[in-house]
Amino acid sequence: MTDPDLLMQALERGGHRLTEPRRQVAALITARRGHFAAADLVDDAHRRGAGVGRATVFRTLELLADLEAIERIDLPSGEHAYVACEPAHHHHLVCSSCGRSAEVVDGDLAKTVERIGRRTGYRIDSHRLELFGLCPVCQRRGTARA
Amino acid sequence: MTDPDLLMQALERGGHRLTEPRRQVAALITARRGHFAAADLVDDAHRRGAGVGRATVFRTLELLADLEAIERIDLPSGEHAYVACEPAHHHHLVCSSCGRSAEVVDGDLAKTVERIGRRTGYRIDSHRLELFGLCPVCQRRGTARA
DNA sequence: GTTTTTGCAAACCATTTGCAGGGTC
DNA sequence: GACCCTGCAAATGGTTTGCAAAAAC
Repeated sequence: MTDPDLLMQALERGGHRLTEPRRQVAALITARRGHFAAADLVDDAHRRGAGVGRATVFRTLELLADLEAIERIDLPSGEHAYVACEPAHHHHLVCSSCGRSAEVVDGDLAKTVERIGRRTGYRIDSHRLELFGLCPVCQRRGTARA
Repeated sequence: MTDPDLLMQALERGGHRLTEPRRQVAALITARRGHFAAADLVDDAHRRGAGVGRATVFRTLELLADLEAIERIDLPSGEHAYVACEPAHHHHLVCSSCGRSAEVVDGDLAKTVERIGRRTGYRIDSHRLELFGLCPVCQRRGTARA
């Protein structure tokens, strides 16, 4: 889905070094379809025999999240996961069956948020909308919800 | 803010036993102002000399969250926290300075979500909107963001 | 009296950190 | 060559679990 190069470019733009382990992690992320946990990548790495240490995976994910090349999301279960994404404000719509996620542009949500701010008197600095459901493919498959 | 009895009633409605430790936890939740982590309650309990075990706190929180008497939220930092709330669909607006949270009713968000579903073809089952900012009190205080 | 709940401590799991060696710019 | 990055393994911190005793219904 995402090109590993995009991730590497993000690192480069951020002034970080382009190392082999980071390339590995970028490739692993790209190979993933839906959302993934840090532990998934660690497993993938070991399975592929790629010598990428646990710590490096975590450090690289943190780096990429800071650069907004990937995003950290919270599943309804409370688990943390990551999804690759474009660097612009948006939200994620995650399929609860296959884990694949779609990006959703802000639309009129911004207006809604602004209205809420006015109504409550809060100065709203950030917001996060997370949507969960079944993607079209899984609906057709009649797959059960997780 | 919330009455401890409301929490106990939720337990009762769910067919759970009304025990002393659960009453303690309910009281501790009520005594809290903003959001809190499970660990906070454990500390509170020990500080008060109330004999409530760590495990019981976690189990009671999970129970109450399942009953929707409290809600589990995810802070921007990735930490998990809970807030007491009314049992109806709504969202939380959390103050990043004092941690206090306001409930926000759905408003036109429902329409937005429906539109997103139509546009993407996903069957959206649930959504979660989390808002972070400064509450009116903290704005007046000129408190810095965390 | 039966069934649920508790508390403890140990187990667990994800994530972080210190540090010496190695790679990148 | 200087500085950044990696890997390891150990530390950490939050959360869960097994089990016998205690409490609720």
